[in-house]
Amino acid sequence: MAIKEAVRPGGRSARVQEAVHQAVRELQTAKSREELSVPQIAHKAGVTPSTIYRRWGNLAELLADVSLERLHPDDEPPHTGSLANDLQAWGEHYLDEMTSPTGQCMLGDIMASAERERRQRCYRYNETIMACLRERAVMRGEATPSVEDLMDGVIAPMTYRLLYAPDTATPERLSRWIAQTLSSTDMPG
Amino acid sequence: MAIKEAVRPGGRSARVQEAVHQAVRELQTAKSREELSVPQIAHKAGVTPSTIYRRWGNLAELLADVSLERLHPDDEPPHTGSLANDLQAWGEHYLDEMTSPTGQCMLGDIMASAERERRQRCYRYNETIMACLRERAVMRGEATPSVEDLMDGVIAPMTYRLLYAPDTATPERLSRWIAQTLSSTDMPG
DNA sequence: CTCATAAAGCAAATATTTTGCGTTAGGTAA
DNA sequence: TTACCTAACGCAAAATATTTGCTTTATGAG
Repeated sequence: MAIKEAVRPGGRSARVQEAVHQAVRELQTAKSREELSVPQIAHKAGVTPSTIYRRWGNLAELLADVSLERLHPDDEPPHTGSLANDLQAWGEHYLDEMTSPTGQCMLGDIMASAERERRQRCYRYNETIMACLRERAVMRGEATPSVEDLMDGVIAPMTYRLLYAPDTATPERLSRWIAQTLSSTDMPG
Repeated sequence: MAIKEAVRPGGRSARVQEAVHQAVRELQTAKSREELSVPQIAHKAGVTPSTIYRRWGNLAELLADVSLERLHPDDEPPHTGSLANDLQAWGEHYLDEMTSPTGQCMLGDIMASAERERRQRCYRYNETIMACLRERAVMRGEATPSVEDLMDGVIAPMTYRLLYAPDTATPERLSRWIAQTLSSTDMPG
């Protein structure tokens, strides 16, 4: 029922987890979400269904687990020289990923998970990115909003629209959110 | 597979739908989400499981359907005399409902649904409320942000936090979002 | 090398979901 | 009213998926 982080890098657990994740990723490219099933994934991964049920609980949790892992940062967002541009560049890339069919599935799988903890990891992940971009700006001596203001002013509207009205999650709106968030930095909160 | 709106008020369909919804609501008060099952709901509602599967597709869609219906407005938000206060009053009530265990389940059920259309209805529902409060303010001659700005400035951070970090969805933050959104009205966008 | 244990396999028992087909309710038009 | 027509339901069998008890295996510790 609880999701285990890879306890030991090279152990059997880790191999099974990787095999199952891999099987999910491969099947996802070939089948729609509705067609995926635990027995099918188990077969492709070369494990027994009961292994998956014992470890992940059900299909939704497994898919969420895979999606969350996929979300993780390969590397640091590119430097552009200003906070506004850093935000815009990172954000456009993120919007691109998350408006795609694949991205929308990832978001959906994560939201479908009952594990509260998993969503909070998404939150902290985005927080980390905002903190990173902000830190750069501080180093350059730019006036910067707090991380919390970046979360509320940029991440929140972006995510809200990605979830509820994906067509309206556009680079143009992103610019606006960034501009407004940064401009409110210059005046009394 | 598709969700039907009550086709005819008094028909058999409508009776079945109401019986099933009612069964869900009653079972939800007694059992945790994990314990609910289609056969169980069907039995309580006095219908066959196949009826539910044919009409709603699966448990997730049924629960989402029930939750969405519950979300709907009994009546217009209270008048307080200013847009800021209208927003604060409505928002606090909304936060109250949605941070409760029941509310969190409702949100979760809706997000777990694969029906994109359903989420868009949530979006439009909130839009309607914002448009209503804004309209009042316009009537009073107040300076008002656009509905879109209210969605991005108030609804988005509120919803984002309700979903990803419910502990941080507080009335204090709400005040801040409202103040910032309204203050940006007074200056060039 | 042996032991202890956590995780996996296996297979039987349950439970859920799908499906084909007969039945019924309720709407429409003669 | 009566005679259809059809969408939605009930029923029960079949197909799938999930759970569970017990056995086996891999791995880390002593």
